Amino acid sequence: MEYRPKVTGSERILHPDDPALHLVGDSAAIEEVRSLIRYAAATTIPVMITGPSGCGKEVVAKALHRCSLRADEKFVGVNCGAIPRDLLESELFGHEKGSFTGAIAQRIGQFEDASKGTLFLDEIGDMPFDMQVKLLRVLEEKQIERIGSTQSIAIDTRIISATHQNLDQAISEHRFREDLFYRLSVFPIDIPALKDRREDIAPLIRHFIAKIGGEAIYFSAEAMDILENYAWPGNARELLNIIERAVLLFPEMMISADQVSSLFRRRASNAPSYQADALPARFSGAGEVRPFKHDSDHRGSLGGGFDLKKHLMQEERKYLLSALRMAEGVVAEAAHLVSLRRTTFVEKMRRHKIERRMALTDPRSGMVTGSIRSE
Amino acid sequence: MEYRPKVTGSERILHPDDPALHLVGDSAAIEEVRSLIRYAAATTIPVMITGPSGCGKEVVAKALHRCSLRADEKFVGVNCGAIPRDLLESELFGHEKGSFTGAIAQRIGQFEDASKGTLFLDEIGDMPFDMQVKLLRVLEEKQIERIGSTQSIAIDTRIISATHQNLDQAISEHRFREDLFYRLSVFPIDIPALKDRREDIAPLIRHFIAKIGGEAIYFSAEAMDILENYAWPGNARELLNIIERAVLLFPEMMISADQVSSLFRRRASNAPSYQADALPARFSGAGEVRPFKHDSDHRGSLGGGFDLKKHLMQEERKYLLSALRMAEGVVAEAAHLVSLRRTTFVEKMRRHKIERRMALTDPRSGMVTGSIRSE
DNA sequence: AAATGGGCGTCAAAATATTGACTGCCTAAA
DNA sequence: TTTAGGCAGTCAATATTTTGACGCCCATTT
Repeated sequence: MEYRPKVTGSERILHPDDPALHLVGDSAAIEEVRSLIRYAAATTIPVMITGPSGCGKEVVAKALHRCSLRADEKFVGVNCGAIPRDLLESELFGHEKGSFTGAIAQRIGQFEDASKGTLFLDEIGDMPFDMQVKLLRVLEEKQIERIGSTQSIAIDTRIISATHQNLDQAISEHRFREDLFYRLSVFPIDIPALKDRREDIAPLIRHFIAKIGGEAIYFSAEAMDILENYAWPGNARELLNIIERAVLLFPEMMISADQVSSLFRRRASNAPSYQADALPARFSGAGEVRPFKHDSDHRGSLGGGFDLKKHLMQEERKYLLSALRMAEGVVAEAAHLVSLRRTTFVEKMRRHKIERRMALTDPRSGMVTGSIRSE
Repeated sequence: MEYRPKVTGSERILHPDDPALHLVGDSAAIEEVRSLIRYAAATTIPVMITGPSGCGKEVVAKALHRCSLRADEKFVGVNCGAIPRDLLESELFGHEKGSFTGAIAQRIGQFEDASKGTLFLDEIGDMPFDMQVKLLRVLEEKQIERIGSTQSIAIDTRIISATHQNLDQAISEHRFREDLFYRLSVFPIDIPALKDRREDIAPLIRHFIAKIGGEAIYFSAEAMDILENYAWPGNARELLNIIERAVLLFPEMMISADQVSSLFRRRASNAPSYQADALPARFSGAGEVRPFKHDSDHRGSLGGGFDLKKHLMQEERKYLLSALRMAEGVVAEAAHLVSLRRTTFVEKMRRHKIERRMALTDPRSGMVTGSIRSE
C-alpha cells in the first residue's frame, strides 16, 4: 500500500539493495520491519531479531545485511543451538592445530571469517552459559583469540542475533546473561507470528510457488480460505513446506479444499529409511473389514478425503455447462465444442440432470457498448 | 465496489479519497498517472485525458474528481460522440419549454447540473465544429444560456475532457478548433495502451474477477501467457469483457490456454435476434464426413478447440500420480486415497502408462529441519 | 403445400470400464 | 522353516457408457 518513489537517478548512497525486494508481504508488521531494517542498515549497532521459529528471522537478517554498507562483505550464519556445545567455541573462534583432541589442522572461526561483514548468531538463546561469557568478552574487547593461541586478532564484525525464546524469562531463570542481552539487543526487531499477519499468507504463497519454480499450482477459493485461516504454528517455514509438498503432489492442478486438508495430514512415515514401520499402524487403525456390496456407489469418501470419480463428475459437469452456455443452449453445437457426439452429450446431460434452458439464464443482456459506465 | 472514505474526523482537506485506491496496476505509466491526478486534484484547471479507447479514461476522470476538492459535488459525464449532433447543445446547456420542436418541457443542461462539480466531456474530439464554438464561448465567459432563453447563468464547473483521437491531427485537418484545444488541454494526462503496460494486465484481471463478484476463475500458466501477450486493441474494456465472458462460461474452473483462445473467438451470432444465420457457415466449413475408425484416439480437436475426454483423462492422470506419490508408490493405498478399488486403479494406471516407480522419483530428500537456509 | 435441413430425444447394439476372484511374491513373525 | 498377511498383476463376468439409427418437430425455402 505504501508508495515508494523510484529513484532512477544517481544518488542512493545508503541502501544498495532495497530490502523491500527481499521481504514478502504488505502487512503493517512487515512494513514496520522494512523500515526498521532501513534504519538499522545505516548503522553497525547490534541487532536482535526475535520471533517464533520459522517466521523468517534469517531472511530478515540477510535482508539487513544486504542493504547495509557491508553488503559486499561476507554474511556468516551460526546456529548456536544446533552446534554441539563443545564444538561451538571452536566454531566461533577457530583453533590452532593440535590445540585439542581432534584438532588436526588449524581452523578459522566464524568471527574471523565474517570480519568486515556480518555474523548472524541464530538461536542465541540456546547458547551455553559459559559460551555466553566468552562471547561477551569478545564483544567488549572487539578481538578474539583462537583456541590454543595467545595471539589476539582484532575483529570488525557486525553482529545480528536472533532467537525464538523469551530472553527476559531466560534471564530471570539465569539461563541467559543479562549483560550479554543488553549488548546484543541494542536494536531489537520483532517479527510477529504468521497467524497475526494473515494478509501476508497469500503473497507468501505466490512467492514460494514462484521460488520453487517447478510446475505451477492453483488453489480454489475454499482452499485459500483454509490456508489463510490455519494457525501456522510453524510460521513461514511450515507454509513453505506445505507449498513444497503441494507442488510435488499436485503439479499444474487446481487444489481443492479437501486436498489442502490432505496436505496437512502429513504422512505417517516421515523417515524414508524405514519403509514398513508406520504402515501397519495406518492400516490397523483404519477400517479394514468393510463388508462389500454397499448397494449404491456413494460411499462416504474414504481415508484420503477426496474422490476421483466425484471430481471427474464435477469437472465434466462444469464443462458441459460451459459448452452449453457457449452454444447458447444448442446441444448439437455444445457437443461439437467439447468434441463429443451429440448423443453422448445428451446422455451426459441426463446423468447430470442438466437441462438446456440452464444455459440460457444469462442475467446480462449483452456486452457493454456505451462509454459511460454509471456504476 | 465503489469505496467512499468515511470522513468522520475533521481535517483531510486535500485528497479525501486517494486515487491509488481506484486505479489498478503498478506499472510506471499508472504510477505516473496517479501522481498527475494527485497534482491536478489540488487545482481546478482543465484536464485533458488522452489515450486509446477502452483504456479507462472515465475511470481516471472519476478518480480525479473523487480526490479533488469537489469530491462531494456532482460528477456528470457526457459522451459528445454518442449524442446525436442536434441534441448535444440541449444536452449541455438545457432549453426552455417550447424553444424548439419537441422541447415539451424545460430542461436543465449538464453544465448547470454539474455546477460546483465536475463535467466530463468524453470523446470531445467527436464534437461537431459549431458546438466547439459554443463551448469555447461558454468556457471563456463562464456562463451559459439555455436554448431559447436570453438569461445568462453563471457556472462554476470543472472541465475534464477526454478523447481517443489525435487532436493535433484533427486540428490540422480543421476538424477541431485550436483555441478550444488549448483551453481544454491545460493539464494533459495521457494513458498508454494496455499493450504498452503489460504488467498491469494481471492486476486488472484480479481486479475484474473480484469486481464481477460471481464465482471465481483461475487461469493456467499458459492461459495467463496468452492473456498477457495479446495485443488488447480494445484495452481494459476488452479485457473486462473477456473476463466477464470467462466468469460466465467457466465458473470456478481452471481455464486452459485453449479455453482462453475460445474466449477470443467471439460467437458468430452476436445479436440474439437471429439464431440461424451464422451457424451454417460454422458447420459447413468444419469437418463432417470424418471416416470413423481412426485406430487410435487422438483425433485433432474439433471446432471448439478443446476436448472434454482429453481433459478428463489429463485430470485423471494428474490425480493418479498425486495419489501414487502421496502413497509413496503403494498402489493399494493410492487407490484408497482417491476412493477407487485397487484393481480399478491398476487398470487406470495401465491405460495411462503410469508405473509405480514414477511416484518415487522424488528429488528432495525430506523436509528442511536445519535453520540456516543457504539460498 | 411439399420438400429440405437442422435439431431433439430415445433405443438397442457395441465398446469400455469396473470389479471380485485367483495366483504368486515378499516380509515379518512364529 | 513355516505361516500369515499385505500387495501386485491378471482375467473373465458384470456394469456403464458411447454410438449410429430412427422418428418426430419446427422453420425456411421452393
